[in-house]
Amino acid sequence: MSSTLASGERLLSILFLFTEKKPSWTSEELILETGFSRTSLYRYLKTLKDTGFLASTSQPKFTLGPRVTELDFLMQRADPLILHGRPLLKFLAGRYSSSVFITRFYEDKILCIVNEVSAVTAKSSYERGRPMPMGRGAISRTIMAYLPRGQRIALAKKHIENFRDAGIAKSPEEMETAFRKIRKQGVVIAHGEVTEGVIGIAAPVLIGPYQPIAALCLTMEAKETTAEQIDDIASDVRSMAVALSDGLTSSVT
Amino acid sequence: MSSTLASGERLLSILFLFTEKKPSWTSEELILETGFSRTSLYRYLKTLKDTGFLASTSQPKFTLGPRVTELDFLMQRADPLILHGRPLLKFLAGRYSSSVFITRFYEDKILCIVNEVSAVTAKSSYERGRPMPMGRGAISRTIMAYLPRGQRIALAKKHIENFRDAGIAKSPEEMETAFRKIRKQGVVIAHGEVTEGVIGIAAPVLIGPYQPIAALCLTMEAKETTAEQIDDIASDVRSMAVALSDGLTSSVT
DNA sequence: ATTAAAAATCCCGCAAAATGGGATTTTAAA
DNA sequence: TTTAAAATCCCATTTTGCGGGATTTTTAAT
Repeated sequence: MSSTLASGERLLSILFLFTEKKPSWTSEELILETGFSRTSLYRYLKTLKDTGFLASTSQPKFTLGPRVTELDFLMQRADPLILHGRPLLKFLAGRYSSSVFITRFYEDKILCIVNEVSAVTAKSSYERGRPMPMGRGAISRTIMAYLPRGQRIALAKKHIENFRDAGIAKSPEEMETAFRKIRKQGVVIAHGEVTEGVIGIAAPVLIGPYQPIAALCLTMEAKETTAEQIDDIASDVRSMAVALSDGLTSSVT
Repeated sequence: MSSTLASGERLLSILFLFTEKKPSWTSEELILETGFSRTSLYRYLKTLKDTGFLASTSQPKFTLGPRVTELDFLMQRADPLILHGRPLLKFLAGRYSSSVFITRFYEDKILCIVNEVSAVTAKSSYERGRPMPMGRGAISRTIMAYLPRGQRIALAKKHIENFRDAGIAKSPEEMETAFRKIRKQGVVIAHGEVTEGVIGIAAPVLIGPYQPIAALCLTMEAKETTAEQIDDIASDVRSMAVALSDGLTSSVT
Protein backbone atom coordinates (compact mmCIF):
# COMPACT_ATOMS: atom_id res chain seq x y z
CA MET A 1 0.00 0.00 0.00
CA SER A 2 1.06 3.58 -0.47
CA SER A 3 2.90 5.51 2.18
CA THR A 4 0.28 7.56 3.94
CA LEU A 5 -3.43 7.29 3.57
CA ALA A 6 -6.00 9.32 5.38
CA SER A 7 -7.92 7.23 7.83
CA GLY A 8 -11.10 7.28 5.81
CA GLU A 9 -9.19 6.07 2.81
CA ARG A 10 -7.49 3.39 4.86
CA LEU A 11 -10.90 2.14 5.83
CA LEU A 12 -12.18 2.08 2.27
CA SER A 13 -8.97 0.59 0.94
CA ILE A 14 -9.85 -2.59 2.77
CA LEU A 15 -13.02 -2.96 0.73
CA PHE A 16 -11.08 -2.71 -2.49
CA LEU A 17 -9.03 -5.76 -1.62
CA PHE A 18 -12.10 -7.88 -2.20
CA THR A 19 -11.89 -8.85 -5.86
CA GLU A 20 -13.18 -11.52 -8.16
CA LYS A 21 -9.97 -13.47 -7.71
CA LYS A 22 -9.79 -13.05 -3.96
CA PRO A 23 -13.29 -12.46 -2.68
CA SER A 24 -12.73 -13.46 0.93
CA TRP A 25 -10.06 -12.58 3.44
CA THR A 26 -9.16 -13.49 6.98
CA SER A 27 -8.05 -10.85 9.46
CA GLU A 28 -4.49 -12.18 9.40
CA GLU A 29 -4.33 -11.98 5.63
CA LEU A 30 -5.59 -8.42 5.75
CA ILE A 31 -2.98 -7.46 8.34
CA LEU A 32 -0.25 -8.84 6.14
CA GLU A 33 -1.59 -7.29 2.97
CA THR A 34 -2.37 -3.83 4.31
CA GLY A 35 0.49 -3.51 6.77
CA PHE A 36 -1.89 -1.90 9.25
CA SER A 37 -1.43 -2.74 12.88
CA ARG A 38 -3.47 -5.55 14.34
CA THR A 39 -5.40 -3.09 16.51
CA SER A 40 -6.22 -0.69 13.72
CA LEU A 41 -7.23 -3.43 11.38
CA TYR A 42 -9.64 -4.94 13.84
CA ARG A 43 -11.05 -1.50 14.46
CA TYR A 44 -11.65 -1.07 10.76
CA LEU A 45 -13.13 -4.52 10.44
CA LYS A 46 -15.50 -3.79 13.28
CA THR A 47 -16.67 -0.60 11.66
CA LEU A 48 -17.16 -2.25 8.29
CA LYS A 49 -18.92 -5.21 9.87
CA ASP A 50 -21.18 -3.04 11.98
CA THR A 51 -22.18 -1.02 8.96
CA GLY A 52 -22.83 -4.13 6.89
CA PHE A 53 -20.10 -3.53 4.33
CA LEU A 54 -18.44 -6.73 5.38
CA ALA A 55 -19.89 -9.96 6.70
CA SER A 56 -18.24 -12.95 8.29
CA THR A 57 -20.42 -15.91 7.57
CA SER A 58 -17.85 -18.64 8.10
CA GLN A 59 -16.11 -17.24 11.08
CA PRO A 60 -12.63 -15.95 10.54
CA LYS A 61 -13.39 -15.24 6.90
CA PHE A 62 -14.81 -12.00 5.64
CA THR A 63 -16.72 -11.28 2.47
CA LEU A 64 -18.54 -8.21 1.24
CA GLY A 65 -21.76 -7.70 3.15
CA PRO A 66 -25.42 -6.89 2.66
CA ARG A 67 -25.07 -3.12 2.83
CA VAL A 68 -23.53 -3.28 -0.60
CA THR A 69 -26.67 -4.88 -1.99
CA GLU A 70 -28.82 -2.32 -0.26
CA LEU A 71 -26.83 0.57 -1.67
CA ASP A 72 -26.92 -0.90 -5.15
CA PHE A 73 -30.67 -1.18 -4.91
CA LEU A 74 -30.90 2.50 -4.00
CA MET A 75 -28.45 3.45 -6.68
CA GLN A 76 -30.55 1.88 -9.40
CA ARG A 77 -33.48 3.98 -8.30
CA ALA A 78 -31.57 7.23 -8.22
CA ASP A 79 -28.84 7.32 -10.83
CA PRO A 80 -29.97 9.75 -13.51
CA LEU A 81 -28.04 7.78 -16.08
CA ILE A 82 -30.07 4.70 -15.32
CA LEU A 83 -33.36 6.50 -14.94
CA HIS A 84 -33.06 8.48 -18.13
CA GLY A 85 -31.26 5.73 -19.96
CA ARG A 86 -33.50 2.74 -19.41
CA PRO A 87 -36.33 3.91 -21.69
CA LEU A 88 -33.82 4.57 -24.43
CA LEU A 89 -32.37 1.10 -24.03
CA LYS A 90 -35.82 -0.41 -24.23
CA PHE A 91 -36.50 1.50 -27.39
CA LEU A 92 -33.32 0.32 -29.08
CA ALA A 93 -33.67 -3.25 -27.89
CA GLY A 94 -37.22 -3.22 -29.15
CA ARG A 95 -36.25 -2.01 -32.57
CA TYR A 96 -33.19 -4.19 -33.09
CA SER A 97 -32.54 -7.74 -31.98
CA SER A 98 -29.54 -6.94 -29.86
CA SER A 99 -28.05 -6.33 -26.47
CA VAL A 100 -28.02 -2.70 -25.41
CA PHE A 101 -26.40 -1.21 -22.36
CA ILE A 102 -24.95 1.82 -20.65
CA THR A 103 -21.45 1.70 -19.26
CA ARG A 104 -19.99 4.16 -16.85
CA PHE A 105 -16.40 5.28 -17.12
CA TYR A 106 -14.66 5.65 -13.80
CA GLU A 107 -11.14 5.34 -12.52
CA ASP A 108 -9.63 3.55 -15.49
CA LYS A 109 -12.36 1.08 -16.16
CA ILE A 110 -15.66 0.62 -17.84
CA LEU A 111 -18.63 -0.66 -15.93
CA CYS A 112 -22.01 -1.75 -17.24
CA ILE A 113 -24.68 -0.29 -15.00
CA VAL A 114 -27.86 -1.16 -16.86
CA ASN A 115 -28.74 -3.31 -19.85
CA GLU A 116 -31.59 -4.51 -21.98
CA VAL A 117 -31.43 -7.65 -24.08
CA SER A 118 -33.64 -8.57 -26.99
CA ALA A 119 -31.33 -10.86 -28.95
CA VAL A 120 -32.19 -14.51 -28.53
CA THR A 121 -28.57 -15.57 -28.36
CA ALA A 122 -27.65 -13.46 -25.38
CA LYS A 123 -23.90 -13.48 -25.23
CA SER A 124 -22.72 -10.40 -23.43
CA SER A 125 -19.25 -10.06 -22.04
CA TYR A 126 -20.49 -6.89 -20.39
CA GLU A 127 -22.31 -8.17 -17.37
CA ARG A 128 -23.81 -5.61 -15.07
CA GLY A 129 -21.29 -4.80 -12.38
CA ARG A 130 -18.23 -6.51 -13.81
CA PRO A 131 -15.52 -3.95 -14.46
CA MET A 132 -13.86 -4.15 -17.87
CA PRO A 133 -10.50 -2.60 -18.64
CA MET A 134 -10.20 0.23 -21.13
CA GLY A 135 -8.68 -0.94 -24.35
CA ARG A 136 -10.32 -2.56 -27.30
CA GLY A 137 -13.84 -2.12 -28.52
CA ALA A 138 -16.29 0.58 -29.46
CA ILE A 139 -16.98 1.75 -25.91
CA SER A 140 -13.36 2.42 -25.05
CA ARG A 141 -12.82 4.33 -28.24
CA THR A 142 -15.90 6.52 -27.96
CA ILE A 143 -14.99 7.52 -24.48
CA MET A 144 -11.36 8.13 -25.29
CA ALA A 145 -12.24 10.27 -28.27
CA TYR A 146 -14.03 12.78 -26.06
CA LEU A 147 -11.50 12.84 -23.23
CA PRO A 148 -9.44 15.98 -22.67
CA ARG A 149 -6.41 15.99 -24.96
CA GLY A 150 -3.89 15.01 -22.31
CA GLN A 151 -5.71 11.98 -20.99
CA ARG A 152 -6.73 10.97 -24.48
CA ILE A 153 -3.20 10.84 -25.82
CA ALA A 154 -1.88 9.10 -22.72
CA LEU A 155 -4.48 6.39 -23.06
CA ALA A 156 -3.95 6.06 -26.79
CA LYS A 157 -0.27 5.42 -26.20
CA LYS A 158 -1.02 2.88 -23.52
CA HIS A 159 -3.34 0.91 -25.76
CA ILE A 160 -1.74 1.44 -29.13
CA GLU A 161 -1.28 -2.29 -29.63
CA ASN A 162 -5.00 -2.87 -29.42
CA PHE A 163 -5.56 -0.28 -32.10
CA ARG A 164 -2.86 -1.78 -34.26
CA ASP A 165 -4.38 -5.25 -33.93
CA ALA A 166 -7.81 -3.95 -34.85
CA GLY A 167 -6.38 -2.09 -37.84
CA ILE A 168 -7.49 1.29 -36.54
CA ALA A 169 -4.14 3.04 -36.35
CA LYS A 170 -0.46 2.33 -36.21
CA SER A 171 0.70 5.20 -34.02
CA PRO A 172 -0.67 7.59 -31.38
CA GLU A 173 -0.62 10.29 -34.05
CA GLU A 174 -2.84 8.24 -36.33
CA MET A 175 -5.12 7.67 -33.37
CA GLU A 176 -5.65 11.39 -33.07
CA THR A 177 -6.94 11.36 -36.62
CA ALA A 178 -9.21 8.47 -35.77
CA PHE A 179 -10.48 10.28 -32.69
CA ARG A 180 -11.19 13.39 -34.70
CA LYS A 181 -13.29 11.31 -37.06
CA ILE A 182 -15.14 9.77 -34.12
CA ARG A 183 -15.95 13.17 -32.70
CA LYS A 184 -17.25 14.22 -36.08
CA GLN A 185 -19.44 11.15 -36.47
CA GLY A 186 -20.44 10.95 -32.83
CA VAL A 187 -20.47 7.18 -32.89
CA VAL A 188 -18.08 4.23 -33.20
CA ILE A 189 -18.67 0.95 -35.00
CA ALA A 190 -16.35 -1.91 -34.10
CA HIS A 191 -16.27 -5.28 -35.81
CA GLY A 192 -15.45 -8.23 -33.62
CA GLU A 193 -12.93 -6.43 -31.45
CA VAL A 194 -14.20 -7.75 -28.16
CA THR A 195 -16.01 -10.88 -29.25
CA GLU A 196 -15.52 -12.67 -32.56
CA GLY A 197 -18.48 -12.16 -34.88
CA VAL A 198 -20.09 -9.48 -32.76
CA ILE A 199 -20.49 -5.88 -33.83
CA GLY A 200 -20.38 -3.14 -31.21
CA ILE A 201 -21.81 0.32 -31.77
CA ALA A 202 -21.19 2.95 -29.12
CA ALA A 203 -21.71 6.65 -28.57
CA PRO A 204 -20.65 8.79 -25.63
CA VAL A 205 -22.74 10.31 -22.89
CA LEU A 206 -21.31 13.72 -22.25
CA ILE A 207 -21.49 16.33 -19.57
CA GLY A 208 -20.28 19.53 -21.12
CA PRO A 209 -17.97 19.36 -24.11
CA TYR A 210 -15.15 17.22 -22.76
CA GLN A 211 -16.44 15.01 -20.00
CA PRO A 212 -17.49 11.59 -21.26
CA ILE A 213 -18.92 9.95 -18.17
CA ALA A 214 -20.47 6.98 -19.89
CA ALA A 215 -21.27 5.31 -23.17
CA LEU A 216 -24.38 3.89 -24.74
CA CYS A 217 -23.61 0.68 -26.56
CA LEU A 218 -25.46 -1.78 -28.74
CA THR A 219 -24.05 -5.17 -29.69
CA MET A 220 -25.37 -7.68 -32.19
CA GLU A 221 -24.24 -10.64 -34.23
CA ALA A 222 -22.57 -9.61 -37.47
CA LYS A 223 -24.32 -12.30 -39.47
CA GLU A 224 -27.74 -11.07 -38.42
CA THR A 225 -27.44 -7.68 -40.02
CA THR A 226 -26.35 -5.79 -43.13
CA ALA A 227 -24.10 -2.84 -43.82
CA GLU A 228 -27.04 -0.54 -44.47
CA GLN A 229 -28.83 -1.54 -41.32
CA ILE A 230 -25.68 -0.93 -39.32
CA ASP A 231 -25.64 2.67 -40.46
CA ASP A 232 -29.24 3.09 -39.38
CA ILE A 233 -28.50 1.59 -36.02
CA ALA A 234 -25.43 3.74 -35.54
CA SER A 235 -27.50 6.78 -36.29
CA ASP A 236 -30.07 5.72 -33.71
CA VAL A 237 -27.45 4.96 -31.09
CA ARG A 238 -25.95 8.35 -31.67
CA SER A 239 -29.25 10.17 -31.31
CA MET A 240 -30.10 8.30 -28.16
CA ALA A 241 -26.74 9.11 -26.61
CA VAL A 242 -27.19 12.76 -27.45
CA ALA A 243 -30.69 12.70 -26.01
CA LEU A 244 -29.35 11.12 -22.86
CA SER A 245 -26.59 13.68 -22.52
CA ASP A 246 -29.05 16.51 -22.96
CA GLY A 247 -31.48 14.94 -20.53
CA LEU A 248 -28.83 14.82 -17.86
CA THR A 249 -27.71 18.39 -18.06
CA SER A 250 -31.14 19.92 -18.39
CA SER A 251 -32.81 17.92 -15.64
CA VAL A 252 -33.72 20.30 -12.87
CA THR A 253 -34.90 17.53 -10.60
CA MET B 1 -26.29 13.18 13.87
CA SER B 2 -24.79 11.86 17.06
CA SER B 3 -22.27 13.83 19.04
CA THR B 4 -18.92 12.35 18.14
CA LEU B 5 -18.17 9.95 15.34
CA ALA B 6 -14.82 8.55 14.42
CA SER B 7 -13.67 9.97 11.14
CA GLY B 8 -14.13 6.74 9.24
CA GLU B 9 -17.67 6.56 10.49
CA ARG B 10 -18.27 10.16 9.58
CA LEU B 11 -17.29 9.33 6.06
CA LEU B 12 -19.59 6.32 5.85
CA SER B 13 -22.42 8.13 7.57
CA ILE B 14 -22.71 10.29 4.48
CA LEU B 15 -23.50 7.27 2.36
CA PHE B 16 -26.32 6.28 4.67
CA LEU B 17 -28.11 9.54 4.04
CA PHE B 18 -28.90 8.34 0.54
CA THR B 19 -32.25 6.61 0.90
CA GLU B 20 -35.18 5.66 -1.23
CA LYS B 21 -36.98 8.82 -0.19
CA LYS B 22 -33.99 11.11 -0.65
CA PRO B 23 -31.65 9.51 -3.14
CA SER B 24 -29.76 12.61 -4.19
CA TRP B 25 -28.15 15.41 -2.21
CA THR B 26 -26.36 18.63 -2.89
CA SER B 27 -23.26 19.61 -0.95
CA GLU B 28 -25.16 22.36 0.82
CA GLU B 29 -27.88 19.99 1.93
CA LEU B 30 -25.28 17.60 3.24
CA ILE B 31 -23.56 20.36 5.18
CA LEU B 32 -26.83 21.27 6.82
CA GLU B 33 -27.85 17.71 7.53
CA THR B 34 -24.55 16.44 8.87
CA GLY B 35 -23.37 19.58 10.61
CA PHE B 36 -19.87 18.93 9.34
CA SER B 37 -17.81 21.92 8.34
CA ARG B 38 -17.79 22.92 4.72
CA THR B 39 -14.15 21.95 4.39
CA SER B 40 -14.55 18.53 5.94
CA LEU B 41 -17.62 17.76 3.96
CA TYR B 42 -15.98 18.58 0.67
CA ARG B 43 -13.05 16.45 1.73
CA TYR B 44 -15.36 13.53 2.35
CA LEU B 45 -17.22 14.10 -0.88
CA LYS B 46 -13.97 14.12 -2.77
CA THR B 47 -12.91 10.83 -1.25
CA LEU B 48 -16.26 9.22 -1.91
CA LYS B 49 -16.33 10.58 -5.44
CA ASP B 50 -12.78 9.49 -6.21
CA THR B 51 -13.52 6.00 -4.98
CA GLY B 52 -16.73 5.81 -7.00
CA PHE B 53 -19.08 5.53 -4.05
CA LEU B 54 -20.72 8.76 -5.08
CA ALA B 55 -21.26 10.26 -8.50
CA SER B 56 -22.36 13.71 -9.53
CA THR B 57 -24.03 13.38 -12.88
CA SER B 58 -26.05 16.58 -12.83
CA GLN B 59 -23.50 18.83 -11.31
CA PRO B 60 -24.14 19.98 -7.82
CA LYS B 61 -26.22 16.87 -7.10
CA PHE B 62 -24.77 13.64 -5.82
CA THR B 63 -26.12 10.13 -6.06
CA LEU B 64 -24.65 6.77 -5.18
CA GLY B 65 -21.97 5.79 -7.65
CA PRO B 66 -20.76 2.88 -9.75
CA ARG B 67 -18.47 1.39 -7.11
CA VAL B 68 -21.56 0.23 -5.33
CA THR B 69 -22.62 -1.78 -8.35
CA GLU B 70 -19.16 -3.22 -8.70
CA LEU B 71 -19.05 -4.31 -5.08
CA ASP B 72 -22.49 -5.86 -5.31
CA PHE B 73 -21.37 -7.83 -8.32
CA LEU B 74 -18.42 -9.16 -6.37
CA MET B 75 -20.54 -9.85 -3.35
CA GLN B 76 -22.88 -12.07 -5.30
CA ARG B 77 -19.95 -14.17 -6.40
CA ALA B 78 -18.47 -14.54 -2.95
CA ASP B 79 -21.15 -14.58 -0.29
CA PRO B 80 -21.32 -18.17 1.02
CA LEU B 81 -24.99 -17.66 1.77
CA ILE B 82 -25.70 -16.93 -1.85
CA LEU B 83 -23.36 -19.55 -3.26
CA HIS B 84 -24.60 -22.35 -1.05
CA GLY B 85 -28.14 -21.11 -1.04
CA ARG B 86 -28.89 -20.67 -4.73
CA PRO B 87 -29.03 -24.39 -5.58
CA LEU B 88 -31.39 -24.93 -2.68
CA LEU B 89 -33.62 -22.11 -3.90
CA LYS B 90 -33.67 -23.61 -7.36
CA PHE B 91 -34.65 -26.96 -5.94
CA LEU B 92 -37.55 -25.53 -3.96
CA ALA B 93 -38.73 -23.27 -6.75
CA GLY B 94 -38.60 -26.25 -9.08
CA ARG B 95 -40.68 -28.42 -6.81
CA TYR B 96 -43.29 -25.83 -5.81
CA SER B 97 -44.80 -23.03 -7.84
CA SER B 98 -43.65 -20.26 -5.58
CA SER B 99 -41.20 -17.49 -4.86
CA VAL B 100 -38.23 -18.55 -2.77
CA PHE B 101 -35.54 -16.35 -1.31
CA ILE B 102 -32.88 -15.84 1.30
CA THR B 103 -32.96 -12.78 3.51
CA ARG B 104 -30.10 -11.57 5.62
CA PHE B 105 -30.69 -10.11 9.04
CA TYR B 106 -28.54 -7.12 9.82
CA GLU B 107 -28.81 -4.04 11.97
CA ASP B 108 -32.52 -4.17 12.63
CA LYS B 109 -33.73 -5.05 9.20
CA ILE B 110 -34.27 -7.87 6.80
CA LEU B 111 -32.78 -7.82 3.37
CA CYS B 112 -33.39 -10.17 0.46
CA ILE B 113 -30.07 -11.08 -1.08
CA VAL B 114 -31.03 -13.77 -3.60
CA ASN B 115 -34.29 -15.16 -4.94
CA GLU B 116 -35.75 -17.65 -7.34
CA VAL B 117 -39.25 -17.39 -8.74
CA SER B 118 -41.30 -20.13 -10.31
CA ALA B 119 -44.81 -18.88 -9.58
CA VAL B 120 -46.48 -17.36 -12.62
CA THR B 121 -48.05 -14.57 -10.63
CA ALA B 122 -44.83 -13.12 -9.30
CA LYS B 123 -45.85 -10.75 -6.56
CA SER B 124 -42.98 -10.38 -4.15
CA SER B 125 -42.80 -7.58 -1.65
CA TYR B 126 -39.28 -8.80 -0.94
CA GLU B 127 -37.29 -7.35 -3.80
CA ARG B 128 -33.59 -8.03 -3.81
CA GLY B 129 -31.88 -5.20 -2.02
CA ARG B 130 -34.85 -3.43 -0.51
CA PRO B 131 -34.58 -3.44 3.26
CA MET B 132 -37.70 -4.51 5.15
CA PRO B 133 -38.33 -3.72 8.78
CA MET B 134 -38.53 -6.50 11.35
CA GLY B 135 -42.07 -7.08 12.46
CA ARG B 136 -44.73 -9.16 10.86
CA GLY B 137 -44.34 -12.26 8.80
CA ALA B 138 -42.68 -15.64 8.92
CA ILE B 139 -39.15 -14.35 8.36
CA SER B 140 -39.17 -11.96 11.26
CA ARG B 141 -40.50 -14.56 13.59
CA THR B 142 -38.07 -17.32 12.62
CA ILE B 143 -35.17 -15.03 13.15
CA MET B 144 -36.46 -13.63 16.40
CA ALA B 145 -37.09 -17.11 17.78
CA TYR B 146 -33.43 -17.98 17.53
CA LEU B 147 -32.03 -14.70 18.80
CA PRO B 148 -30.33 -14.61 22.20
CA ARG B 149 -32.89 -14.25 24.96
CA GLY B 150 -32.26 -10.57 25.62
CA GLN B 151 -32.60 -9.38 22.06
CA ARG B 152 -35.49 -11.72 21.44
CA ILE B 153 -37.59 -10.36 24.30
CA ALA B 154 -36.74 -6.78 23.47
CA LEU B 155 -37.89 -7.25 19.89
CA ALA B 156 -40.99 -9.14 20.93
CA LYS B 157 -42.01 -6.24 23.12
CA LYS B 158 -41.37 -3.77 20.36
CA HIS B 159 -43.54 -5.63 17.88
CA ILE B 160 -46.17 -7.06 20.19
CA GLU B 161 -48.95 -5.31 18.28
CA ASN B 162 -48.07 -7.15 15.10
CA PHE B 163 -48.30 -10.44 16.92
CA ARG B 164 -51.60 -9.47 18.46
CA ASP B 165 -53.01 -8.51 15.06
CA ALA B 166 -51.89 -11.78 13.55
CA GLY B 167 -53.39 -13.71 16.45
CA ILE B 168 -50.05 -15.18 17.48
CA ALA B 169 -49.82 -13.90 21.03
CA LYS B 170 -51.23 -11.21 23.28
CA SER B 171 -48.22 -10.51 25.48
CA PRO B 172 -44.42 -10.80 25.36
CA GLU B 173 -44.75 -13.77 27.71
CA GLU B 174 -47.02 -15.58 25.29
CA MET B 175 -44.54 -14.80 22.58
CA GLU B 176 -41.88 -16.72 24.45
CA THR B 177 -44.14 -19.75 24.28
CA ALA B 178 -44.60 -19.18 20.57
CA PHE B 179 -40.85 -18.85 20.08
CA ARG B 180 -40.24 -22.08 21.99
CA LYS B 181 -42.63 -23.83 19.64
CA ILE B 182 -40.88 -22.34 16.62
CA ARG B 183 -37.50 -23.56 17.85
CA LYS B 184 -38.99 -27.00 18.32
CA GLN B 185 -40.50 -27.08 14.82
CA GLY B 186 -37.64 -25.29 13.15
CA VAL B 187 -39.98 -23.51 10.74
CA VAL B 188 -42.69 -20.86 10.72
CA ILE B 189 -45.83 -20.77 8.62
CA ALA B 190 -47.57 -17.43 8.32
CA HIS B 191 -50.93 -16.85 6.64
CA GLY B 192 -51.36 -13.54 4.90
CA GLU B 193 -49.40 -11.50 7.42
CA VAL B 194 -47.39 -9.53 4.90
CA THR B 195 -49.57 -9.82 1.83
CA GLU B 196 -53.25 -10.77 1.80
CA GLY B 197 -53.78 -14.27 0.45
CA VAL B 198 -50.11 -15.20 0.47
CA ILE B 199 -48.59 -17.85 2.70
CA GLY B 200 -45.04 -17.43 3.91
CA ILE B 201 -42.92 -20.32 5.16
CA ALA B 202 -39.56 -19.52 6.69
CA ALA B 203 -36.73 -21.26 8.52
CA PRO B 204 -33.58 -19.77 10.01
CA VAL B 205 -30.03 -20.01 8.80
CA LEU B 206 -27.92 -20.40 11.89
CA ILE B 207 -24.29 -20.07 12.78
CA GLY B 208 -23.86 -21.88 16.05
CA PRO B 209 -26.82 -22.29 18.33
CA TYR B 210 -27.96 -18.71 18.79
CA GLN B 211 -26.89 -16.68 15.80
CA PRO B 212 -29.59 -16.44 13.14
CA ILE B 213 -27.89 -14.55 10.36
CA ALA B 214 -30.51 -15.14 7.71
CA ALA B 215 -33.70 -16.91 6.79
CA LEU B 216 -34.80 -19.12 3.94
CA CYS B 217 -38.33 -18.25 2.89
CA LEU B 218 -40.90 -19.57 0.46
CA THR B 219 -44.07 -17.69 -0.42
CA MET B 220 -47.03 -18.87 -2.43
CA GLU B 221 -50.67 -18.05 -3.02
CA ALA B 222 -52.93 -19.60 -0.40
CA LYS B 223 -55.52 -20.63 -2.96
CA GLU B 224 -53.01 -22.63 -4.94
CA THR B 225 -52.21 -25.11 -2.22
CA THR B 226 -53.67 -27.33 0.49
CA ALA B 227 -53.07 -27.82 4.18
CA GLU B 228 -51.28 -31.12 3.61
CA GLN B 229 -49.03 -29.72 0.95
CA ILE B 230 -48.10 -26.83 3.20
CA ASP B 231 -46.78 -29.26 5.77
CA ASP B 232 -44.67 -30.96 3.12
CA ILE B 233 -43.30 -27.65 1.96
CA ALA B 234 -42.56 -26.53 5.50
CA SER B 235 -40.66 -29.72 6.06
CA ASP B 236 -38.63 -29.11 2.90
CA VAL B 237 -37.94 -25.51 3.77
CA ARG B 238 -36.76 -26.60 7.18
CA SER B 239 -34.41 -29.24 5.77
CA MET B 240 -32.96 -26.84 3.26
CA ALA B 241 -32.32 -24.23 5.92
CA VAL B 242 -30.60 -26.79 8.09
CA ALA B 243 -28.53 -27.96 5.13
CA LEU B 244 -27.57 -24.38 4.41
CA SER B 245 -26.58 -23.73 8.01
CA ASP B 246 -24.45 -26.87 8.05
CA GLY B 247 -22.90 -26.04 4.73
CA LEU B 248 -21.79 -22.66 6.00
CA THR B 249 -20.08 -23.82 9.15
CA SER B 250 -18.39 -26.84 7.64
CA SER B 251 -17.09 -25.10 4.52
CA VAL B 252 -13.32 -24.97 4.79
CA THR B 253 -13.00 -22.89 1.64
C1' DA C 1 -15.63 37.96 -24.18
C1' DT C 2 -16.73 39.87 -19.68
C1' DT C 3 -18.61 39.70 -15.39
C1' DA C 4 -20.71 37.91 -11.40
C1' DA C 5 -22.22 34.28 -8.38
C1' DA C 6 -21.64 29.84 -6.79
C1' DA C 7 -18.98 25.85 -6.03
C1' DA C 8 -14.89 23.55 -4.80
C1' DT C 9 -10.19 23.62 -3.19
C1' DC C 10 -6.21 25.39 -0.62
C1' DC C 11 -3.62 26.97 3.50
C1' DC C 12 -2.23 26.26 8.09
C1' DG C 13 -2.12 26.42 13.36
C1' DC C 14 -4.42 23.88 16.90
C1' DA C 15 -6.53 20.22 19.30
C1' DA C 16 -8.74 16.20 19.01
C1' DA C 17 -8.55 11.59 17.59
C1' DA C 18 -6.44 7.70 15.40
C1' DT C 19 -2.46 4.77 16.17
C1' DG C 20 -0.21 0.48 17.79
C1' DG C 21 2.35 -2.23 21.38
C1' DG C 22 1.17 -5.16 24.74
C1' DA C 23 -2.12 -7.14 28.13
C1' DT C 24 -6.69 -8.99 28.53
C1' DT C 25 -10.88 -11.08 27.48
C1' DT C 26 -13.73 -13.79 24.56
C1' DT C 27 -14.63 -17.49 21.44
C1' DA C 28 -13.92 -21.89 19.30
C1' DA C 29 -11.92 -26.25 19.29
C1' DA C 30 -9.85 -30.42 21.47
C1' DT D 1 -11.54 -28.59 31.33
C1' DT D 2 -7.76 -27.08 28.81
C1' DT D 3 -5.55 -24.73 25.05
C1' DA D 4 -4.94 -21.96 21.15
C1' DA D 5 -6.63 -18.55 18.34
C1' DA D 6 -9.29 -14.55 17.62
C1' DA D 7 -11.00 -10.20 18.98
C1' DT D 8 -11.06 -6.43 22.16
C1' DC D 9 -9.28 -3.26 25.64
C1' DC D 10 -6.04 0.09 27.64
C1' DC D 11 -3.35 4.12 27.22
C1' DA D 12 0.60 7.24 26.24
C1' DT D 13 2.18 9.31 22.01
C1' DT D 14 1.83 12.17 18.07
C1' DT D 15 -0.01 12.01 13.87
C1' DT D 16 -3.78 13.69 11.26
C1' DG D 17 -8.03 15.32 10.58
C1' DC D 18 -10.49 19.72 11.60
C1' DG D 19 -12.42 24.14 10.26
C1' DG D 20 -12.15 29.36 9.66
C1' DG D 21 -11.08 32.12 6.12
C1' DA D 22 -8.77 33.22 1.70
C1' DT D 23 -8.24 31.59 -2.99
C1' DT D 24 -9.12 29.41 -7.15
C1' DT D 25 -12.08 27.13 -10.35
C1' DT D 26 -16.39 26.40 -12.48
C1' DT D 27 -20.86 27.73 -14.17
C1' DA D 28 -24.18 30.74 -15.82
C1' DA D 29 -25.72 35.04 -17.53
C1' DT D 30 -25.09 39.50 -19.91
